[in-house]
Amino acid sequence: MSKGLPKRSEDYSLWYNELVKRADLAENSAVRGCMVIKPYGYAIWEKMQATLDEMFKDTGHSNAYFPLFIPKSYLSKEADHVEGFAKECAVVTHYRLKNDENGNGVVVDPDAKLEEELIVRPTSETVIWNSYKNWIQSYRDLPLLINQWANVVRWEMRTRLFLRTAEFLWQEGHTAHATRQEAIDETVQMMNVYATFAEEYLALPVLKGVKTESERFAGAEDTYCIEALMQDGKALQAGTSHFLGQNFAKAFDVKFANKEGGAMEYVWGTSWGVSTRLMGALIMAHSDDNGLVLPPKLAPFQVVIVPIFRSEEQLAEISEVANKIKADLKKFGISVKYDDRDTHKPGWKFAEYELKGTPVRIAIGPKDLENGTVEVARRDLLEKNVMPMDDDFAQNISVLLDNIQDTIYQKALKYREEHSFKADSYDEFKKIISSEAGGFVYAHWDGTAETEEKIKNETKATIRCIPIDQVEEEGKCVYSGAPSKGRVVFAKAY
RNA sequence: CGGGAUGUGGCGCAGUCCGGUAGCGCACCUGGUUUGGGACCAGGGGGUCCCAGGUUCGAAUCCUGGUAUCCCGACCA
Repeated sequence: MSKGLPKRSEDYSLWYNELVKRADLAENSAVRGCMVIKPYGYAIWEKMQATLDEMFKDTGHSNAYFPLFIPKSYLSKEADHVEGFAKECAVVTHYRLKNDENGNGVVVDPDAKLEEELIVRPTSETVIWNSYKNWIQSYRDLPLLINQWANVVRWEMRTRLFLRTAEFLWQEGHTAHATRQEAIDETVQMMNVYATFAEEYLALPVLKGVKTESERFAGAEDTYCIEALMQDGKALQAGTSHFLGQNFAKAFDVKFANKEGGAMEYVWGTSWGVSTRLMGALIMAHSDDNGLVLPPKLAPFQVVIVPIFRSEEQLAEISEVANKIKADLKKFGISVKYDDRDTHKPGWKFAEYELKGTPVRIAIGPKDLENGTVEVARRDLLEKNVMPMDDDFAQNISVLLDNIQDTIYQKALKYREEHSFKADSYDEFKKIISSEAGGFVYAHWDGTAETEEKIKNETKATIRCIPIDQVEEEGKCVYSGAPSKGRVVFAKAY
């Protein structure tokens, strides 16, 4: 039992905030809205990065890096884009400080005012398309498939660790294509990459869909997304992939000579991203009142070995066994931490690794040495078993880790299924949305922004997406009664 | 940016109404006993009580003005 971790059922937000801090993932920084990602939290992010990066490379993308600062004028080149981001941009106006004449430390030097102010990127479409203008001349230069790992800044009014911070880490893919269809295919492909990553690594089932006009990325023609359900019944947008049409090509005059006689055409663009928000998704989807529950594929270490000993001699004997186990597991690609510190007691360590979500804990004590066994505990189900230390041991642990990964996923899937509902009247709709349990509500919608807006104002629920696998079905909008050809997904969202 | 709350050793808090030598728990350090689910005993170190003014013989406490953080709304990945 972790000492005083708040209960999810009592205060979900408090539980989340405390868990992030106590599990040593991140903490608030001196700067409002920003966070310090601590080594344990960053290790998880690094695993996400490594996996995603490989998936991007496998689909033909290359990494590059574009600058943090964007000339203010760039942002205004695409009308919707500036509209969407203007209100949350940090702006650099000066480039020098000087000593205050009254001895109050340093002050901004008014003589060092920038000719053109720079904004700290909230996203990089504009700088990148400004470069693409020079990189693309002919159909031979296409497709251009670039990704960058970067930080961005959005001056948010209200922030929460990982879920919404003023500065966050992410990757942003930016591609350019010769045809509309190719760009759409790319957009869909990357949504699918995200969905695969979420399901296979985060152990998090997601809905794939398209955003409505009002939820769409500023400057996109279509925004595809993956939406996940958290344990408090609220939806979390876990990744987005945008079909940009020719909007940025036109704004930055990016044209190519086509294959058919060299006529100049505007290129078609996409952009797509996932951020450190995925950390929030990971935490909120699986963890319990005892602490973090990490899927083995993303845990900084998958197995921890805790020795139980009284004397130095005993520790030496146990260490011999522990190190052999560690080596054996390593051969199966399993990452292991052997915690032989004598500064903390076993019970303390058990609680600690439970809080930090280590998938498997192996305890070895004197009794085990006698019996040729070890105690194996799995974090997800909080079950303990005594296992024989035989030739199959490493193999068995490997199977166990796979089983944990799958069990966590199935549990999340079951939760989502139990919290997915159909509503055919507005009363029914409101009842589900306002319930404690929350969840996804599939309902007919007349397709208008007005209705969407009214539902949002009245219930706080928004359309998370129009599912990609939406079934055709005649129906009536739950709000207006106007005809509809399929259900969309509503939920309260982060 | 509106409404509310809170700033006191590293962390969590009491003390503030009613001004009078700054306290508790955790963590930390030392010694000893302990070690199969967050050990115990003894001793010890650590604070410009958010900042700046003011009232007072005397301010963590009262007054004025800042500022920061958190929660609730509007906005957002």
